[in-house]
Amino acid sequence: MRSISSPTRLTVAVDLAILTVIDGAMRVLLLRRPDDDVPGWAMPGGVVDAERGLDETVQQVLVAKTGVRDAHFEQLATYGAVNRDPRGRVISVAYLALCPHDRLEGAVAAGADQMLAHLHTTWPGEQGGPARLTDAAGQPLSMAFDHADILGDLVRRLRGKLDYSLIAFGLLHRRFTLRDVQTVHEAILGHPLAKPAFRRKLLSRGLLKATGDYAPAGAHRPAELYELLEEK
Amino acid sequence: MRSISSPTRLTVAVDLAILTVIDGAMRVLLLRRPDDDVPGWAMPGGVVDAERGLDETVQQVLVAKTGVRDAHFEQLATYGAVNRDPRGRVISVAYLALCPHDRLEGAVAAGADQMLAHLHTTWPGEQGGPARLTDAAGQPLSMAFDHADILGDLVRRLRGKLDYSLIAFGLLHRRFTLRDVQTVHEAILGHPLAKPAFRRKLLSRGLLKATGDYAPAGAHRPAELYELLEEK
DNA sequence: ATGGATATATCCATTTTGAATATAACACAA
DNA sequence: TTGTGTTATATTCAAAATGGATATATCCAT
Repeated sequence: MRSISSPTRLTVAVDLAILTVIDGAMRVLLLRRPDDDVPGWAMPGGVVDAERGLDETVQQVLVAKTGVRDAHFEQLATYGAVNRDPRGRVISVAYLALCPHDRLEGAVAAGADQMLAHLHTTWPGEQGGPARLTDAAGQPLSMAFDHADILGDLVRRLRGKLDYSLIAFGLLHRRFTLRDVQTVHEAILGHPLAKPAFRRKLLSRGLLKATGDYAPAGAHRPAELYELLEEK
Repeated sequence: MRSISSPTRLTVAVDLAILTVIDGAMRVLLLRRPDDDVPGWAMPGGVVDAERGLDETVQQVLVAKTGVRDAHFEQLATYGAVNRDPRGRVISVAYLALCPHDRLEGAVAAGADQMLAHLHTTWPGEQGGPARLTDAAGQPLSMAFDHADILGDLVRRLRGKLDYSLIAFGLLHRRFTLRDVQTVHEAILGHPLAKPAFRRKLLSRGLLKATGDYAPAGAHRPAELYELLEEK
C-alpha cells in the first residue's frame, strides 16, 4: 500500500454554535478574542488533532467551554476561504450544539470575555445572509472571522429543518409543555405562530406522549407536560 | 498580531459526487482506485492546497475529471473519522455537482477505470443509510473509504431538498418539458409520482416560464418546453 | 363568588391535495 | 381519409389539511 507522499496539510478547526432559547430569544455562546489577536467576538472552537475525529473534538470543546456533556450536536457546514483567518489558512467545520437554557446559564457565567449573545436575522424566512449578534443591552457585537456568516447559515438551516426534525426538543428539558415548544419555534422563526394550528400539527406528528402531569403555573390553568416518545 | 504557533495540520480533500440522471436513473461518476492503493471504486477528489479555497478546488477537480466548466455544485458535509482512509488521516469535504447527462456522457467515456455508476438506496424515503452502487449490468460495486456512506447521505439530502430547491433543474438543460422534471424527481425519490399533481405543484412554484416552443416528439402530442425564470 | 389569565377544545370556511377522467395533438397504418 | 395508439394537457370532485375565530376549562387572587 502506497502512502501519501507529501500532500499539503492545513489547520482544521471545529467551531461550535452553542445555542439555546431564553425568554423567547435565540442565544449563542460567544467568546471575546484576546486583545492581541483577531478582534471581535467568536464562537468557541478548537483545532482538530491527528488522533481525534471531528465529533470527538466537538465533544471535547463542548465540555471544556460549558461543562455540558450530553448536548445534542450536528454538523452544519465547512468554511475554507483562503483569507477567512488573517493569521493563516484554517479550514473550519461548523457545528450546532443544542442545550436547554438553564444548563448553559449554570455553567457559563456572563462576563467581559464571554456571553450568551442574542442571535437575530435582518432578513425574513430562509432568504439567507449574515446574522446580527447583540449583547444584553441590544448593542451590536463585532464578529471575528466569518462567524456572522456562519451563524446566518445556521439560522437559515434551523428554520428549514424545524418542522421535520427534532431540533426544537434539543433546546427543551425531558418534559415540556406545548407552549414551550411553540416558544422555541417562534424564537427560531422570528415570528409568532397561531396556537391552535401549531398544537394540532405538533401532536399530529405522533412524536409526543402526554405524561398526565402538569407544569406548575401561576394564576391560570396549568399546562400538561409532554415528553418525546422514544423511536426505535 | 500573533501567528498560530505549531498547530496540528491535516490533509484536507474534496470529494465530488458528480451526479446526473440517465433514463430515469441516478448515476454518479466513480473512478477505480489503482491496484496498489485502497481497493474499490471511489468518487473523484483532490487535495486542497494552501492557496486554493474549497470551491476553487472543487472547480479544478470538476474540470480535470469531466471537462465540464459550468456545473452547479454545493457542499454536502465533511467526513473526518480517524480511520476513514487507511493510508493516513484525511478530512474529506464532500460536494455534490449536478450535470445534464449528455454533458457527462460526452466528456466521460465509460471504461475499466471509470464509469457512471447506478446509485440506489436500500432504504425508503429519508430514512438514511449507505447507498448501493451498481455497474451497467446491475452488479454491486465495492466502494473504497466511506464513500458508500457519503453517497447515502447525499441521496437523503437530495430527497429532502428536492421540493424547495432548484436541484432538479441543475440536471436538465436550459429548456425542458414538465415530464423531464418529473423524471428527475422520480429518479431521486425512487418512486413514481402522479402526473397532474406534480405538474400543478411545479407550476404553482412560479419558477417556470413557458417558451411557446415544443419538444420534438414521436407519435404523440408534443410537450411544451419551459425554462427557469431568472430570479433577481 | 368574581374576574383575569392561560390552557385546551371545537367549529367553519378556505385552500391544498390525491386521484380519476376528459380532451388535444401527433405519427402511423389501414 | 379515417382510425388507433401514445403522450400532453385540462378539468373535475372528494378528501384532507390549513388558518382563523370562538368556546370552554382550570387555576390564582381578590
